[in-house]
Amino acid sequence: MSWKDARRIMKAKIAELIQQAVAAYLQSLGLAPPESLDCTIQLPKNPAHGDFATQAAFALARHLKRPPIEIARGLAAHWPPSDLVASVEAAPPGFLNIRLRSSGMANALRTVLTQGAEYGRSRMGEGKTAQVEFLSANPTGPLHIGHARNAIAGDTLARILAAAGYTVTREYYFNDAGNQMRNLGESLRVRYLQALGHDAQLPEDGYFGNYLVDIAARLRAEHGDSLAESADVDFFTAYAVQHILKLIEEDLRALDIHFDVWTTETAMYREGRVESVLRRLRERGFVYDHDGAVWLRSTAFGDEKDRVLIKSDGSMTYLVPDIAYHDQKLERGFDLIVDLFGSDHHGYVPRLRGAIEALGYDASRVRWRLYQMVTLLRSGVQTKLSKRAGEIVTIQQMVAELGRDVVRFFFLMRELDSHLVFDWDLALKADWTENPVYYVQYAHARICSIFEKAASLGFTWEGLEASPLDRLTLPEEQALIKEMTRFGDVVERAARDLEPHGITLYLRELAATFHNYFTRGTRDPDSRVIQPEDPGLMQARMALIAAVRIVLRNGFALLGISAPEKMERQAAAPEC
RNA sequence: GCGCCUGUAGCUCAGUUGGAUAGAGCGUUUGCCUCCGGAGCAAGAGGUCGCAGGUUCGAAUCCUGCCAGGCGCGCCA
Repeated sequence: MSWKDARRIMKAKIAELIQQAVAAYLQSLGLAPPESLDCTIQLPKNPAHGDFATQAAFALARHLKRPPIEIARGLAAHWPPSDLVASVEAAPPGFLNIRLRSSGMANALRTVLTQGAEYGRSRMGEGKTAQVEFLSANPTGPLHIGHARNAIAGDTLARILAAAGYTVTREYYFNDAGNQMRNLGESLRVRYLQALGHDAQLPEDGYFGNYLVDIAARLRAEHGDSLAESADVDFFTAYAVQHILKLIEEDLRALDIHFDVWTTETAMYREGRVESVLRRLRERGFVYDHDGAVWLRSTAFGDEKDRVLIKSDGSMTYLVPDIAYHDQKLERGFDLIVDLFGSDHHGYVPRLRGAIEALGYDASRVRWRLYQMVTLLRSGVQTKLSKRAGEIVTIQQMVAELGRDVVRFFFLMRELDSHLVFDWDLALKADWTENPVYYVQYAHARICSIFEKAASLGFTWEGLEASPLDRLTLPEEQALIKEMTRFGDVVERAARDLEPHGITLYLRELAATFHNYFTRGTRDPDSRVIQPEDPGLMQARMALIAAVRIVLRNGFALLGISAPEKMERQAAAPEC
């Protein structure tokens, strides 16, 4: 039985008990129960309010025209006996606080240990396929900080969807033709000529990055000066693309990101898909000619204006191959298709959705996830990371200076809908002082350290059978178990909302709950895990921290960060 | 002007889909190392939840109108 089933069954049982209490209470007043009753069950954040709470009394207050607190007391008085619930009490202004018997806690802990790496997985996407298209940066240069949020959030969403049961495909779509690419090829040609000692100038809007100098040197090494007279820009473009893709793959490796499928714009032409969607859109009556151009009637689907598909000079707008690509994705049959865009592309969504609906697809299969823009805060100066302006910080530099875990975690700490300020100084400073990443990883290392210490004394955890879980009676222990039961909800919510940041927040809270427990042990020897005089208690506590370690690891895996067994104490970075 | 997103502690942000006394981190003040790792823990200070109305037992959360910031609004990609 998965955690989800366990919780659903528990909630259902409690809802049933509430209904019974309502019926008994109303009967005592000589009234019939209402046709429908909102007896929503919530998990109170304040432990003094029990394990579950319901506001059914408020809902009833409306029908009965009595004060909610009076009704809550009546419900508590008519609560049916149950082996699940230990106590029920009414609390002003009308809540009903429900406390479970402790056996429920032990069961929750047992579930974590039994399921191990599977704990927290959901069956939400069971039997379904999902495709996540992210990053999709055109290969005009190595990745930099402006790409990081997309790359990291996209990869993490893919991990989360996989944990939710989907079979996931990660896909990168890029443009390998068109003006930008011609410009790139021209820039490489100039760099190549310069490498040969010719006097050549980069075009004003060319690509000035040094990586083209390196690629030009390689080109010269392979071909000598045989291309000096070549006007074949396509050759230079293809050569540049091929080598820049290698750079991008290196960048992605640094972040532990891989793609399953790489798709190009030219493939959309080559495979006849561009023609195909144009023909079908026209057949379905959503295409018309005007001012010498060919238009898509996207206003029919809520777009603010119609969009040009074929310009009056006969060339395609970028929209057409994109429609063709989405047609291809939909045709491949994914149940869920995720497009991750920066919010600067949000105006693009309605026209693409319109085109998809015009082709006759159910557009709800595609979910456009937009993330807000990133600002870099460095040495007290804020810099916007727009495409053109701003200082260029490459992914390689970031990972080299801050480490993969810090970079990934920092980009995942914020809700996608909110602007993200990347505080470089804090991230750097975090090498030796407090930092959310280290804080969370430290909890894991501490657990490993306890097991190591125990082993040095000759003790190991002997499994669930040897662990009397009912010995876990400290409030800190109960709090840890309760925190762990939330994990599945957190994962499922992240998957449902396509929103990774809840995982980082959750792990921080779990780590805080653990550090709190640990610190109790430093003050009070009886609260420590290692109890040579009381092997049963020690086994139970080892079971507890083994479970915490499992949940931490599962969470780290979702975020793509490591689970260190030791924290290397790092010397303060040299202050120049 | 129109559209999307955001406005919560000095700063960066959470807030479990409308619930109980609005929470963390950084910074700040003060305690705690004979210890399973002090990269930690506990406590204090710091709030008109942008403003004004509305909806109801109950609003940071939902509705309306303003104000402020970001991003879009091309036969560019």
